Amino acid sequence: MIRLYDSATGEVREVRPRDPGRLAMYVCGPTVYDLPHLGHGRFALVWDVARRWFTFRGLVVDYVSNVTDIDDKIIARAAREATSEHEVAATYEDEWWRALARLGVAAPTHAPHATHYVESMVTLIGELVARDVAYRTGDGVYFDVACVPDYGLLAGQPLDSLRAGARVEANEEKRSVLDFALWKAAKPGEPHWASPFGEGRPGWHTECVVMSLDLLGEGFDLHCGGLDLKFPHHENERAQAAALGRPFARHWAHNGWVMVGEQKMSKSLDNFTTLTDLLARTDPRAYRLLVLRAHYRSPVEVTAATIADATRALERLDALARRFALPRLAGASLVRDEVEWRGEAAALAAAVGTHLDDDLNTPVAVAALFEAVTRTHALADEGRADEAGQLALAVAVLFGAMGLALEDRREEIDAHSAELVARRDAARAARDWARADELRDQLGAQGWLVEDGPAGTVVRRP
RNA sequence: GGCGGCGUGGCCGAGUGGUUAGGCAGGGGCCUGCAAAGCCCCGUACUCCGGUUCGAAUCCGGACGCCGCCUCCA
Repeated sequence: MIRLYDSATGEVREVRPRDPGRLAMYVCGPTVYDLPHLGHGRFALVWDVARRWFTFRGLVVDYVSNVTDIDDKIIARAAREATSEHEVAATYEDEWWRALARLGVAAPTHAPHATHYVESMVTLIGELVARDVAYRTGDGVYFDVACVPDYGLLAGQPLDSLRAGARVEANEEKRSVLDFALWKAAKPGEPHWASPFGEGRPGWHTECVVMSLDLLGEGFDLHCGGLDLKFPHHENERAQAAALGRPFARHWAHNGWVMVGEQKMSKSLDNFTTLTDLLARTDPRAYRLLVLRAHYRSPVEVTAATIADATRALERLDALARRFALPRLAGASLVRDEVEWRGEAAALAAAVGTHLDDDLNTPVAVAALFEAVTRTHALADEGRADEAGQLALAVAVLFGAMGLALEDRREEIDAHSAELVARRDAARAARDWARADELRDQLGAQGWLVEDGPAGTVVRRP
């Protein structure tokens, strides 16, 4: 039984799939107007981990994550760079998938685009107008939040309270400052689509309603996103579905923020700003491990120091893969790894499962796995090779269930380096330590880290 | 103003009414020709002030500090 915190009820609740054996989840994706930043990376990783765990538990997951490819920011950027909105969106969407691929985030089952759903959005907005829960103004169509009795559910505040804190807005035609745009009338030169409400484009909050209901159906299981989407974005999605009487997401989940210490993220010094920057200089798995070591609802500190910390922790895991020649798991595939769980491996799997089932408690699961790493080496040191090998494999499979691949990073070496290795082995056999050390230095100069194992000199990239 | 969250050992980061989180860094030891990797041991932390309790870092109250949302930010 998998339990997950539900932002709508404020408690950890069992996730009960609508259709037995299947899980329909929707994750709000990015607006593609700039390079993805660390926060985008976190939500992608968190929900990828959730998806993989559900899959590992035997559910078939329908994972939908959208791309918002028409938006004010895209229009602004296109204008600024004297290019087209389509060009801007295509460029940054490309960057988005590239970054996700590097992070090892599995491709969504469906990745709908807002611009492909405009017609459906127009239909939905028309229904809202027909039901008199939306109204036209000089610049578009707005949703009347007062028509939804429990508006504010996700925000945890009643409508009046939300309204009281809202800032004054220029638009005099809105009935409430909380009313939001369903349709925006096109200004000269902007992209536009035809509609009964005039030429224009959809507001942001409608696309997810249409796409989730279309691809996952009414009463889908799980709707996820960053904490900042809880209100107003998700509240407004809910409101539209509620106003139409259509069952919407049955469970809401939100991930916490990426923090960068006291300093704002900036390109100066060692602060990272974009995912692209981070991935250019670190092993993508280090970011996944960093994200896994914090609970998904907690803020996580991302600095050069915490990335370096995670990178070194990762080296410990890779060392396990080297010693036990573990297969590389957790690739793009979401196939469940069938292993025969026995003894300590079974106990480990049970412990990890218990923690992940409990609101996706990855930090405790990771802690258990690190303890198992120590235990594995100790078993091997005692000569209990079979048990050690099994436990090592269990560690790899369970990290794989969270999308983290352990890598035996010994690589093919060039003939020259191989020659140096051979000469070093010969020197060591002859107990010519000075010569052996000299050859180690030479290998080091070639970028190899030298380790002496039972089988002789072994080199790897540091 | 309203709502919500947080303050843990050098750093990151879990957890919990009383028994070791974990990682990284650091110290000591073992192994090794020397290293590397690995194993063993070590820190005895929980913003402050009250209260409840046999016992609180964990519950309650207050203070201080920090942060988020109430603006189409993941």
